[in-house]
Amino acid sequence: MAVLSRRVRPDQWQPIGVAALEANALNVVRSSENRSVIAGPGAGKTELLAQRAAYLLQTGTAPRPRRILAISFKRDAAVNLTARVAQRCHRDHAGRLDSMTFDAFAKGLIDRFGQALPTHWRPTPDYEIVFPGERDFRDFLQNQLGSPPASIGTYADLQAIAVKSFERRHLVGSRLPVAGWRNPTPGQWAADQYWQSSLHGSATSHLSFPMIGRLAELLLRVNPMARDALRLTYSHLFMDEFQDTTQIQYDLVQTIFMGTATVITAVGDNKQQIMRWAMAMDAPFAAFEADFGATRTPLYNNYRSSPDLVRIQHVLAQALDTKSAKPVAMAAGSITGESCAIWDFSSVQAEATHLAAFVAAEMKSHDLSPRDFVLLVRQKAGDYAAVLEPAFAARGIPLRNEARMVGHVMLQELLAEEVSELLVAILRLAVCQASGRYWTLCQGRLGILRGIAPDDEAAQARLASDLDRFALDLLAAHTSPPVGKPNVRSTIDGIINWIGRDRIVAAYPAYRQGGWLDKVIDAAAEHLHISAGNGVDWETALDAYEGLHAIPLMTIHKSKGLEYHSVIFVGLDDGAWWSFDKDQIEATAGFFVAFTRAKQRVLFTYTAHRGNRSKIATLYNLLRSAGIQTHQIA
DNA sequence: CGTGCCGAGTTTTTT
DNA sequence: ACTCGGCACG
Repeated sequence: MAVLSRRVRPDQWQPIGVAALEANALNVVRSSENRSVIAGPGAGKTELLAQRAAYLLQTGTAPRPRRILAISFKRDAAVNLTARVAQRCHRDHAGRLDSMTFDAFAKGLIDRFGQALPTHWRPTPDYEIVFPGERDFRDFLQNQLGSPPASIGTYADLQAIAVKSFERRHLVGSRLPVAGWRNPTPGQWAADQYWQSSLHGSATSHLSFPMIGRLAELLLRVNPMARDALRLTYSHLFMDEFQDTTQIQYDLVQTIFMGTATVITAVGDNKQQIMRWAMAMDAPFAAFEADFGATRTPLYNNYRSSPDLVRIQHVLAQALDTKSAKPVAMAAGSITGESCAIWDFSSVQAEATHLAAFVAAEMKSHDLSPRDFVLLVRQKAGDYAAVLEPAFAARGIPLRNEARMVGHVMLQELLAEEVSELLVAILRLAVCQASGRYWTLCQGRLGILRGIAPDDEAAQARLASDLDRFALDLLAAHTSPPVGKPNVRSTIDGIINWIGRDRIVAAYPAYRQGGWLDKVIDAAAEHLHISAGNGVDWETALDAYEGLHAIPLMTIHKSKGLEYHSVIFVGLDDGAWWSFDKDQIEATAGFFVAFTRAKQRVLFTYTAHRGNRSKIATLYNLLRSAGIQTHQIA
């Protein structure tokens, strides 16, 4: 792959590392105006942003020293974009892309400029983050609020505020007034009481991320210097998964960039909007197009799914959006026989047994791995795992419930944590035969932790020999995984001490607060202890730790953005979809997300034991109209 | 200490 | 739609 540091002329720039981009995608890549890119599943939205970053950086359209800001929702999306750009661009170019989550962006602004907020809204410099679950709006509204002044309302008015929507409607529902609310409603008065107790109620302020987002918006509204600095720094802004943008995020972007020369690219898919219940805006694309004069640009290609699945996807898509354009299938089909079916079972036991046998047989006959499959459920993954896990284990296939709690950490989170990744990499390096790629990973991460510049060859060489010696000692001390929890724990502690706890805390802000680092280390030890059960060797234990040979089980929400050869959706019944009537559009969007994770095959399972199929008849009718058959299996 | 009633949660990310 | 926890009773 061409990795150039010299400048390329715009008319000579070519997409990197892909055969071709569709015409509209290429238009967006080279665009000098605001665009809202609406593109279905598998259209290559992240790839489009990576190519556009490469174009802007390599052609000097984003001229040095100006930068590109890319805002994502999830950490893995932010990291993924950075990695793709680093792959395509020289370090000097790639370094001018700031890809981060929205929360990291807002927190960064408060950390840098927060002390310039008016005193009424100013947090202490050492404010702490409050997570959902760590606060109790019910208790606040019912017990901690006194009576409001008579001019504002009565005690009864306060009790009439709905606890469930207090945060969304009152606390962070609108832009914060610089000088406090004038003639506040009871809701605004209660919100201000909450704000003031969060900001000034104790020696350190306690803020949630939505509150930090609101403070960041206020900060830039009242502080033109900081706002202009951002406008000057960023010539281009990318926003990923734009269909899930909240009002808080939109207001911040509007305050900073509306009416400026910064060129904005927003990508997303209305049909995959499944976060509306969590404060996502109703119609973010329409607002963006109206406020920023953005041009809507659809993408048509689908690079993920087989032609037959793309055909069925289009039937579902039309139920969500009658104007939805027919996608062009770019990937080949590889399945002989049905690519989609509904399987009826007489019991959950029969279902579990048959699915396990089916996956085992498919793996064997078509050379697939457990990771080519996914078991998707609507909710309560643990309940399904309890029945499915033994059945799959009987076929020698471990099941990995991504939402399982390991100590105080969710498995999926643990595996994405820097400390966990580093521990695994160091162990692999020490105990595995072919450990080349772990060398690179360890050297890179440890270099950053020790503050060694990539081009400081002497220091890098010292680090390499340090690492080599530590790895040899580690293997000498532990030829096989330690047995018993205390031993696992002391091995892990030994590695952490060698890396340097202080260095870890200094490098990753998330570990600075609330004992999170200890929770992660505890969970890592616990998980390694379980993974190393039955006296297995190191490689087996580390493979189990990472779930390399396990079939993943997760909710639809967790599967967003992922893809698998075969999707098995367990539980197409009224029970799992109890909330279908509450928001049919959102529920159908969830159904669409589940379906579109598949590259080659989607299976739906049903047992009468879990519920009937009258409430979700719409979904069954959609599948029937796409020609999908129901089979009685066992 | 069993029973039954009421209410809340179920789908989630983020340093 | 379902389950679970908390609480008031007997």
